Amino acid sequence: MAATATRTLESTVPCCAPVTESALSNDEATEFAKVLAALSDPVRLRLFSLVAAEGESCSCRLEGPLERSQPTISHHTKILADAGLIVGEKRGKWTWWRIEEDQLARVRRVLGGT
Amino acid sequence: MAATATRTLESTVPCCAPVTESALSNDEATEFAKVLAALSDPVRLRLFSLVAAEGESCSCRLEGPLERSQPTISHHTKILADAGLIVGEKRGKWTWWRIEEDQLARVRRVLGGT
DNA sequence: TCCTCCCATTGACAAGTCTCAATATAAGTG
DNA sequence: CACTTATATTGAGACTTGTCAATGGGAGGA
Repeated sequence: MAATATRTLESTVPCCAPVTESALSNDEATEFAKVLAALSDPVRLRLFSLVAAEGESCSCRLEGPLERSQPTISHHTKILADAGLIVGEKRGKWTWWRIEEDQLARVRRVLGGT
Repeated sequence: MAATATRTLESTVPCCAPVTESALSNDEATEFAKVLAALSDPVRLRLFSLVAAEGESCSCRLEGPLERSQPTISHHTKILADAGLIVGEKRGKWTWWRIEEDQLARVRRVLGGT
């Protein structure tokens, strides 16, 4: 399940010192690269910003703006969820997605943010 | 030339409002995804952090730690430079790389940083 | 000038990614 | 129990990416 799978990466990225301060290890770089890779696709970036802007969104509201098929949207939400960047909660037939602020803050911090 | 090519993306990403505030347009997302893609590879992340940690580094000092061939290192420095994340300066036989703090700060800002 | 060293480019291949059609699953509705 | 709806999974095709061997180009040294 997507919602629980996200916990995996969240906890295995404790994380590391900012890249601007000391060189990343191989493992740290591999872990962190996965999170950045999740954000490095135009469709996923827009998906992410749509969810963030709405506060919460079901998958069915994303197909239109993103102009992608339903399986493709599902594919992208899974990648973002696996990276710990969004979390899905099932309510009835719908899956509601929201962004995981903590993980986003972690990304900024590793990129030298405060 | 890498050093001047970096200016391209830097100026075409003015950039946009943080993803947490409003949905990105297609063009904004495409531009910004390129910058994130440059950072979404383990070897490039380590390369970037090595350069940052040293303040400055020539390519020849990267092959060892990164355990990649010379053409591969050159390939990665080019991608980071094209994304405006590092800048290379030729001094004699060597190319010295340093990170572009402004572009890194821009990335953090689009990701909701201050 | 010739040789060496550093870096960039080209070409090729394996592996990964994005996309959609088709299908499966799971929850509500009648 | 059918039937519809929302999402997930599978499979396949086109495209992209990471990698290295081979080669090219430019700068300095003998």
